[in-house]
Amino acid sequence: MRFAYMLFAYKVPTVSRRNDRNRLEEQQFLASYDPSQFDRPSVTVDVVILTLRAGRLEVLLTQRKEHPFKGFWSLPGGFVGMQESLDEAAARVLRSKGGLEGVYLEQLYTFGAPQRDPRTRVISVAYYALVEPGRIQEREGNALFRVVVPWEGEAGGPVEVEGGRSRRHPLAFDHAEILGMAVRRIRGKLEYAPIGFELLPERFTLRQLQQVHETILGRKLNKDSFRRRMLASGRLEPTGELESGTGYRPAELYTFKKDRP
Amino acid sequence: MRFAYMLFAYKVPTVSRRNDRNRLEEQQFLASYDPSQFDRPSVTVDVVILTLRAGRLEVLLTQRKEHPFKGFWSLPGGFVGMQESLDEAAARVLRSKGGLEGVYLEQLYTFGAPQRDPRTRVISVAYYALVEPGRIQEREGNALFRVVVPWEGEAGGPVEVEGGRSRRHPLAFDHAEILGMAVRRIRGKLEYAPIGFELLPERFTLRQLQQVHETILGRKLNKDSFRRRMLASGRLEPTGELESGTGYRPAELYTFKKDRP
DNA sequence: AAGCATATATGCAAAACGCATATAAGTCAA
DNA sequence: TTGACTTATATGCGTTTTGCATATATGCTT
Repeated sequence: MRFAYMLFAYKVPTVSRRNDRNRLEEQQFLASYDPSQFDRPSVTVDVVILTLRAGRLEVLLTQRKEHPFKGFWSLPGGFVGMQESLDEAAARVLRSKGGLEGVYLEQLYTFGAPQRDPRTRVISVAYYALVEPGRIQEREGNALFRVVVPWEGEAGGPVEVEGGRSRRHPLAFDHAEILGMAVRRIRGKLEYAPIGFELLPERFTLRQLQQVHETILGRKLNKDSFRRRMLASGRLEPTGELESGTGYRPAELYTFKKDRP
Repeated sequence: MRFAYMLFAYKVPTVSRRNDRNRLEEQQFLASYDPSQFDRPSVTVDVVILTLRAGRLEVLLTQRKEHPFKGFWSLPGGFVGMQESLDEAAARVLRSKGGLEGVYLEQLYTFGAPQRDPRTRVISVAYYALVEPGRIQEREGNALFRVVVPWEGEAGGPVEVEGGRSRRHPLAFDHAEILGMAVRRIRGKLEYAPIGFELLPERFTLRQLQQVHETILGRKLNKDSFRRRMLASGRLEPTGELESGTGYRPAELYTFKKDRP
């Protein structure tokens, strides 16, 4: 509230500095500007698509069919089109490679070590997505496979990935580093942002939500404290319905309350 | 501790998949790769250099001498060289435009809206730096000037900047958005990371540290609680010396204890 | 209907926090 | 030298939060 007041106190209708003469000069300058005079890196987006299964964190990867790193597992990604924003490029990758739309997607970090891609200079803007397990269908061909994310050290070291037959797969490029940063980011964000819901179906129990948090954080949480905090957060809407098929007393199902429509 | 164990349990010496034949194929592929076949955006770094003066947050800006946005204030920035990393590019901007070296510098976010620069497609990796006021000398020419950062709305709306004679200056490009995100980032980070020290001289009092936090957060903090938290954090080293020239009882000077050398 | 396993509610001690009060200490002016 | 002044530092206490333990409730299964 106080912030809003100070904002308006300083805000100004303006752009009066941009007078007509200035605008004309600028148009002339732009007409004579030649964009091809400098070397430019390629820019890609890579998306860390995270989901859960059986109490473990999983990431969706694809196996590279071409050089470099042929045969290695890698994050789905693609070049940024000249007419699309970074967010749009990430959403396009998510849609075209994972068949996913409307999921939680956020920029993570930009990786630009000069030799991270042996072909040419490639700068990669990394994103991470959180997807409810029910929305993922595994597909053949160029599509993505779910691979368990083992625990990485806090030091940010390389992350090896364990496949379906419990084989270890090193990742292509610097994707292990990107994956490690995604896990650290989501873990940190869990403590102050309501992102656990993104990995659950529309309706869920408090126990399920706690299990999501425990899986991401990698440690057990106090049940009562967790319940109290979640209920006090005001973001859970009780549906009045109960889960079914548990065999024992079912818990109430809740919905995530979207504050801002 | 527990995490480190799990890391080693999964870690594997490997890269055994990369056999000789695969390596040879890859070399042939790279030799025939033509990097010039795709359109590429330009990539720049822009640095939000933040400092404090008289209990206000300030940012170092330069006034544009060329189109586009000629005459507008803008963040110092530059193109990313083909052989330098993003961090190196940001450090270079900090050094060449601000004469600053060895200051706190961290990647903020990457901005890539297609029309953010009217010349051509420019993707900007934004960084922010925190600088102790004593290290900044204002310079003429192409150099930077300190400009007060007024309070921006939490919504991330445009940030206008107030100059020395209390004029308002709109910022070039999307730099207002970048500045707003930097302020939000540092504010959030203050609650869990020891970054307040970066804006203070080597030795400082608890009151000075609290004033830094209050300036950044834009609100008063409880004095006792702040002292207890800081002293309990184990990051402050008492020097045994006292400040001087206060006119009244001087407080003890502390140093920031660097855990990791 | 009884047993069962979990959900939900209540109580309580320890720690963290906000607030108020009391004491200590260096500076300045007379 | 002394006393007033202002801030630093220490102490106490009620409130809130958190972790832990216990008690009760509830729907399902047999």
